[in-house]
Amino acid sequence: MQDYLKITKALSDETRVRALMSLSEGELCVCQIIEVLGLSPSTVSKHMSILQGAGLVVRRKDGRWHYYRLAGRDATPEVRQALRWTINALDAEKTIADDAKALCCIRQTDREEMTACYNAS
Amino acid sequence: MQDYLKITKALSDETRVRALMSLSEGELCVCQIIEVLGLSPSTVSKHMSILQGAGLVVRRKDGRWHYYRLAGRDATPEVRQALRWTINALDAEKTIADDAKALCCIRQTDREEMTACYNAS
DNA sequence: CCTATAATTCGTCGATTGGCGAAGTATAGG
DNA sequence: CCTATACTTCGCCAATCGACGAATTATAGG
Repeated sequence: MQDYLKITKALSDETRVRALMSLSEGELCVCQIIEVLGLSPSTVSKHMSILQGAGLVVRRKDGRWHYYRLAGRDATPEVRQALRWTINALDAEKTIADDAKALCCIRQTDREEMTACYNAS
Repeated sequence: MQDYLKITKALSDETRVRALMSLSEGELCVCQIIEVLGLSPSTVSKHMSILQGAGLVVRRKDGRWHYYRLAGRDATPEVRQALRWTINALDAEKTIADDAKALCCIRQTDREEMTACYNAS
């Protein structure tokens, strides 16, 4: 029951659901999620740790960056079913689509920044 | 998004989930749910109206009694999927099993009371 | 009608939640 | 080392939530 409630509580906040869905096209580091959501780092961090506590996302550390991605094969059947349901229910949602669009820019910007050093001719 | 959040919020409280699952073997009137949960009528009524607002249950009035049952064919795909997931995740849960057991007694008692008039020889 | 019963609605109260900024931790890079 | 960056943790505040009892509505039955 507690595992189940952790999942439903995690999914019962719009901000958290947006954060979760923003991972549907691949992992993101916290600063990217901060940018999509437009919230303070501490708030986003809290949300992500709740999602992780529910087993919905997985964290990977790489240097200073913490990457989150949707839980996959490693997740419990309940989590997998919850993710399928959520993605299914929100696929056509405008808020989610807007976030996905914003994420394209964010990823692109980061790529440019990352490669900026090579462009200084 | 709002429809989705209504569902997850409805499912994010243990009492509400117990009430929902107690309907899995058929409809119940509010007074029976009150008895299973051991809460005040006003509290139970509120919970049921939240479950109904999310589309997870359906209400049927019959005289003084209000019966609730799980939403079935009439429900949206999202609701159906949520119900499948929930039942699936909580089927083996002890709390739920205990409630089901208590419900047997409650239904039985009601049946005996209803037929008591015939037994007064 | 009048009373009893079944539910709901309303008002209240303590507990939880979501937000923030400040402070703390960890790591990359000069 | 020392600073800057990326996150997290902590403490605070307003808003929401779950519980209750009291008052209200609706219906069955004398």
